[in-house]
Amino acid sequence: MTQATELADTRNICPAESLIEAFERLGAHRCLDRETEVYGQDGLADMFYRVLRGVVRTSRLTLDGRRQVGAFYYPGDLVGLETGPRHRFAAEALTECELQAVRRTALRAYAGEAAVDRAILHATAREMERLQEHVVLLGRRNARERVASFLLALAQRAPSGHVDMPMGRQDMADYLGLTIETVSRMLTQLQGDAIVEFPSTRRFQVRKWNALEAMAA
Amino acid sequence: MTQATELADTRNICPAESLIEAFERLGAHRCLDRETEVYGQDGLADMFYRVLRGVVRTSRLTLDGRRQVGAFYYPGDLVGLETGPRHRFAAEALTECELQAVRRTALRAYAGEAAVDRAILHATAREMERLQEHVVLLGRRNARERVASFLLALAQRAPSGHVDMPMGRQDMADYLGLTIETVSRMLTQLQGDAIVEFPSTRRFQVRKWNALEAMAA
DNA sequence: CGGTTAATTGAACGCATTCAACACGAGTGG
DNA sequence: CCACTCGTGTTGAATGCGTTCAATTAACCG
Repeated sequence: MTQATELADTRNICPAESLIEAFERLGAHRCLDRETEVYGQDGLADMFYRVLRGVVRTSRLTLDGRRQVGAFYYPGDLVGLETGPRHRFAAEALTECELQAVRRTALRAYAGEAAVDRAILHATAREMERLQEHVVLLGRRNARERVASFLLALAQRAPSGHVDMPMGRQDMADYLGLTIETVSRMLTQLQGDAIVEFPSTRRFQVRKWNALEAMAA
Repeated sequence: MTQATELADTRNICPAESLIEAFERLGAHRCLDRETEVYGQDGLADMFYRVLRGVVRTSRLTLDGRRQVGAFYYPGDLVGLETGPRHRFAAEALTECELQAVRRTALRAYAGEAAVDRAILHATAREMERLQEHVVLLGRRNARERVASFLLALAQRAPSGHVDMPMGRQDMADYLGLTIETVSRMLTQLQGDAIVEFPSTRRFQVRKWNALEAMAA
């Protein structure tokens, strides 16, 4: 019984072999424009999605109009694991997107059922870890630390010099439980401390990795 | 294909039939005193636990000493689903506890593997929903609303007049991402508005359900 | 180039925290 | 039965971090 990747993997929710295979065979291909809906809040959760290209954002709108962003999903990530009968968060294409969509029942019926179930369980576990980190972030870290964590996570995903940020400040703010102004202030502050550098608003580079990691703690 | 309970169930993570059966057969019985550890932070996650009696609390301690409480688990709830190879949160007995512990591999090897896997997946989904609610709570609700939500959740679990709170103010604060003083203030405030009533510090009764629900939103 | 949206900056406010003092309750021993 | 203590919870006053409101600047696109 091989234990698969025990390594600390900083990327998001990447499925195991068997799941990828199932997606390739059963997956319906979908292309989405910017800011279009993958599934709606309170929508029936009967599909899994795999991101092939672009970035997907999950978000939840409260009755009085406040918004909480749940996560950002990149190519290779699985979306829609936040299961139960209905979605608590909506999913939208942040950028132009290409997805594979698979009906859950179809995935279950797929040959090698146990392996697929286990793979989903594994991916779900990863998703839960991410959620737990998010809880700690929102519950016990200040604005500076939240923004630093966010930048670090982005930078770790693309360790090649410059990092592109597909999301705007409002999305960052709603993910981090802050306002757009506070996010902006923290960014300028981090840049002032020469920890990161922004050649443009949607692109940055880490200057002091250890300082950033220390803040993200 | 019966869909099991589609009803809005306000309780925590209750396992399906097959899982309960598996726990009954394979589960090692454990009794724990107050404030003893079920498993430690960063401990190997190779067990599932089912609460039979008492309340279990999960919590995470950051390097600089800040604490975030993840959840409180009541009899019938499953603990240790927050999987991945290692636990991100520790689990401790909040009160004197009685648990069933099952090795994950043993559970997998149990006859009717697929059913058990699916049951775990279902329980995990419930846990994820709870986490998502927690994220919204911490990210987008103020102190009053957080405390109100917490009381409401407790009250819904025991709809019989008086509600017992096994956790202290510090635990509440660390769960809600607040300080102990703020929690205390909000409680007196809610009592001042005659929404809840505290005959003693660890026991309360809801007076205005709709008002409480409106705040918890 | 204007027109529009997104992002930054500034100043004042307010909510939650911090620090400190006090109250309450349970357990112990005189 | 009261005095004492220790842990827990409440209350008060002052501070500060993040928000709010408003104005300015930068980026994007015709």
